[in-house]
Amino acid sequence: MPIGGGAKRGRPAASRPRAAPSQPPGFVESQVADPRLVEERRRQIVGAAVKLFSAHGYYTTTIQQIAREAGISTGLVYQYFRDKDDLLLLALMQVLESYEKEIPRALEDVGNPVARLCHALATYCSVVDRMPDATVLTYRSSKSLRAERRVLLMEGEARTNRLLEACIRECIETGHMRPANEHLLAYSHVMFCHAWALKHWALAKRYTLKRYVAEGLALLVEPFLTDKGREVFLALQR
Amino acid sequence: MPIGGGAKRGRPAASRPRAAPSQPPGFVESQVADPRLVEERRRQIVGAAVKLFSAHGYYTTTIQQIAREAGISTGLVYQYFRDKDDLLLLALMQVLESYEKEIPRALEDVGNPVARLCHALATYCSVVDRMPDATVLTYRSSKSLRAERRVLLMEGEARTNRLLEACIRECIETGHMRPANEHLLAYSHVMFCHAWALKHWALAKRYTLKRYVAEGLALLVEPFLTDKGREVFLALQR
Amino acid sequence: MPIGGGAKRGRPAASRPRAAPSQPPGFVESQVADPRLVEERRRQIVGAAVKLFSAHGYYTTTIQQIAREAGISTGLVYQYFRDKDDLLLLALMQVLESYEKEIPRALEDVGNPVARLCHALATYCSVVDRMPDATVLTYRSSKSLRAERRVLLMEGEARTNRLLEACIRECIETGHMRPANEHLLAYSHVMFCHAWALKHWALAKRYTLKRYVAEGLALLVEPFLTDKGREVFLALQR
Amino acid sequence: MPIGGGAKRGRPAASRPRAAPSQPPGFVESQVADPRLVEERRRQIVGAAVKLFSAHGYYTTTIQQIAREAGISTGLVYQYFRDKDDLLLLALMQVLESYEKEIPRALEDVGNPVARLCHALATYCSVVDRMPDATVLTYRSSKSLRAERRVLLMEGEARTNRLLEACIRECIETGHMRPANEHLLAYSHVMFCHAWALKHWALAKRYTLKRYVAEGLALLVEPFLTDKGREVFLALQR
DNA sequence: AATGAATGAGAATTCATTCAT
DNA sequence: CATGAATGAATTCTCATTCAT
Repeated sequence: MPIGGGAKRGRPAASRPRAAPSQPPGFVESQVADPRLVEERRRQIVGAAVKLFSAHGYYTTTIQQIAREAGISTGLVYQYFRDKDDLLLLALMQVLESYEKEIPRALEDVGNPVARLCHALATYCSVVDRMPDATVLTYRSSKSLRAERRVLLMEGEARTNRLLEACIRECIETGHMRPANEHLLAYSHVMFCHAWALKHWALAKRYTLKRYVAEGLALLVEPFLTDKGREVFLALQR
Repeated sequence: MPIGGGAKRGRPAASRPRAAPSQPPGFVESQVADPRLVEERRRQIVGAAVKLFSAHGYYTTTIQQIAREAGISTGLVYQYFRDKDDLLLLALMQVLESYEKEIPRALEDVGNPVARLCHALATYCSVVDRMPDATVLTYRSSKSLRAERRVLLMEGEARTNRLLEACIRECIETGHMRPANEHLLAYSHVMFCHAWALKHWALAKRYTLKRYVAEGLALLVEPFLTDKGREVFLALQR
Repeated sequence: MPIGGGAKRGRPAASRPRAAPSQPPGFVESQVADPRLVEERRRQIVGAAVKLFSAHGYYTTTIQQIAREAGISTGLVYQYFRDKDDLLLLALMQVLESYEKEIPRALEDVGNPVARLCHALATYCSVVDRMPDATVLTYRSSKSLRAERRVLLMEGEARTNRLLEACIRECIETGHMRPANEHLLAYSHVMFCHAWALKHWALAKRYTLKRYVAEGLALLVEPFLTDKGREVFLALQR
Repeated sequence: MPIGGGAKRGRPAASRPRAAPSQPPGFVESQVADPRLVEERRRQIVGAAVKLFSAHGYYTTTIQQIAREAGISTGLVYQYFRDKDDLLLLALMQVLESYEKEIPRALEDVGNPVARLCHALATYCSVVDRMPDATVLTYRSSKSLRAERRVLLMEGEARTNRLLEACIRECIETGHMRPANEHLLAYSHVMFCHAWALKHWALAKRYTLKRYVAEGLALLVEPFLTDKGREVFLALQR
């Protein structure tokens, strides 16, 4: 059965040889030489893509729309991306990257392990809150990618997970938390943060972001704290 | 901006009058009279749709493929569903329904509140385990529906949530659990179950389904139990 | 350098698996079941394609034009042919077939070897005369085909060549002609016939078809005849 | 029927005024003043074009590819050629010219008419052998030219034909050959030489170039020789 | 009720041509 | 003179939907 994992349309370059096989799968090449310009244009286009993909989904967004949103011509998109699939990859990677960047930044000046964990979750949730549709997009569209590239996203996600896991482990090792399955707890935390986007329709009716985070910490962090940890935790509430 | 959430293709039928506006949004009408036949055919078609949508996604699955999978002709699909959107609605509703049906059934003979909660989660996870792609589908594709109909799905999901919420409340009211935000805890539980499908690529590497559930209960149920509750909980582990 | 032997356009079916690899390369499948209809429609479409390809060339003829010429919709073309390449293959094959059919038919009632040869050439030329553009098309477009399929055309052409070669051999074996390189002589004859189309702009200014054939026979047949052969040849001139 | 023999793409330049109508059709003007540079650049570009057109055909070769092959920028092509059509014209003319130049050069020191004819054919074949794809190109692509310019090519070809015709006439006039239709015989000779490229796939399997020429002369020259002519002919064989 | 051939509005992608630098 | 980024019209191919049988 000829069911294409991602049927495409448009002019099909006879036997498009794709990027030289030596290129890593996340490498997206460009026709344009000037690196400064490439950087700039890509930001422009991916920005438009994230916005539109988030709002309308991958398949219902057309390249024409993306080009218009980015303020350029249709053809130009293809000078910077091989195809729509490339664009999706970069768009999703950008979303993951914003997680990966913002959380460490928020933890820079925070020393206490419990405080670090709580800040990490709060930051994660607020990033999600700032781009809820983009977060949902990572769930909606990653299957539209070629398997090989989906792996890239999973790795990106795994990196963020390890960030949280490290916070948890630190809490345990410093006696702020009792031992627990760090890996799975971290996953629960991630799901909690993503849920703010995934179930926004239900959650936003009952909680503000602030309240959501507070209640979440009470359920997913506080029960695991030792007395020592709880002390810090309570101090943070103020 | 003329960005249609669901652009229509094909011969757009001069002036398709759509269902009389008095019909409820979840009502999917059929051209066929015999209710027995309607029932039978719909099951056939929705079954094929769930299978293919799950495997390939909504947009990459064609009506032709669904008809072939269901063993009928293309045209016949349109005797039982107004359009592809209808089909997606019913497909997603069927997935939600299987949650709604299986969980109560699994709880029928279970009396103790803690046991009921644990059984509910185990059952939910095993349903998800049986149709992981379908579960992911509800996340991927619900946005492809007309907003009006998305509400139906949310309601279905909410009903399942309330099922879990009721278990939790019962635990608290009977002194098996200490007070906690029942609503949000239920959401965490739901996300935990869905995560088995959503993050299957990562979780299945480290846990069997059985182990996943056990570890999950240790994180998301056990910390909230009173001594009384914990007693039941430990008895269940055997 | 990613130079596609035949760049194509249009929606590129993710990873179009092409015909099951067990199919012979000349096999062009159809989405439609009814063989009578397939036969009929293909004739219709290939007819239009031959006409337009002949007049305007392969690349400058659009599928839309072909569909319009055939009196059907664009989409329908794709129910009967996988892609434009398929269409070109069938179009070229049809041209070759008309050679292969007409010549033997013209020779049915002709017994004498010299007469057979002369008739064969005259017939070949008159087929070329009836569809000069189509003949040119086989020279213009065969390189646009995938190599694998080009072979099919070559075989078709080779069959026609062998037809002429057989006539020549018969002439020699029966003593109507002196020994000569039959293979190359046959090629010269074929080129002579094709030249009527390939160089029509120059030849038609000086010769009628009839005269062209007569003069050609005088150059490419007559010199090789024995006295016995020449006797027949002269009789034919009347 | 709005079927353009050569539909134009790209930004059609509000009102391209085209060359002043007084220019001869073969005149291809340039934006650049310095004639030395024009000469040089054109050679560069046409060389690349002949190479790529020959290898991939006119329509599948892009200006970008030609520019890259020529080692210049895309835009520069348009300083020396009005459009892609111009380039094709010049490319084809260059091929014809190499016939026109090489044959007379090969005959420079040859006095005997029969020897001249034989040398002419051998040279023609070896030119074809050196650029078989380019020879095929003249058959494939001349129709892609505007009719008005196609004439230029025909004239070029006719000049080469007259070269051969002159050799034949000389043979006849000097009693080396018996009278025959010189014009058509010359055409047969030309077709014979071109066939080495046009039917290379079939001929090269059975003949080397040398052998091909020898066998050809036996079929297309020798039969017309008088005893006097044959004497020279046999002497040439050694 | 059922069939499946037919329709045709898009959507992705390409590439000749231009023009600011 | 030269560059190469930018443009956007044109083309192929897909697939939801219809309707004659």
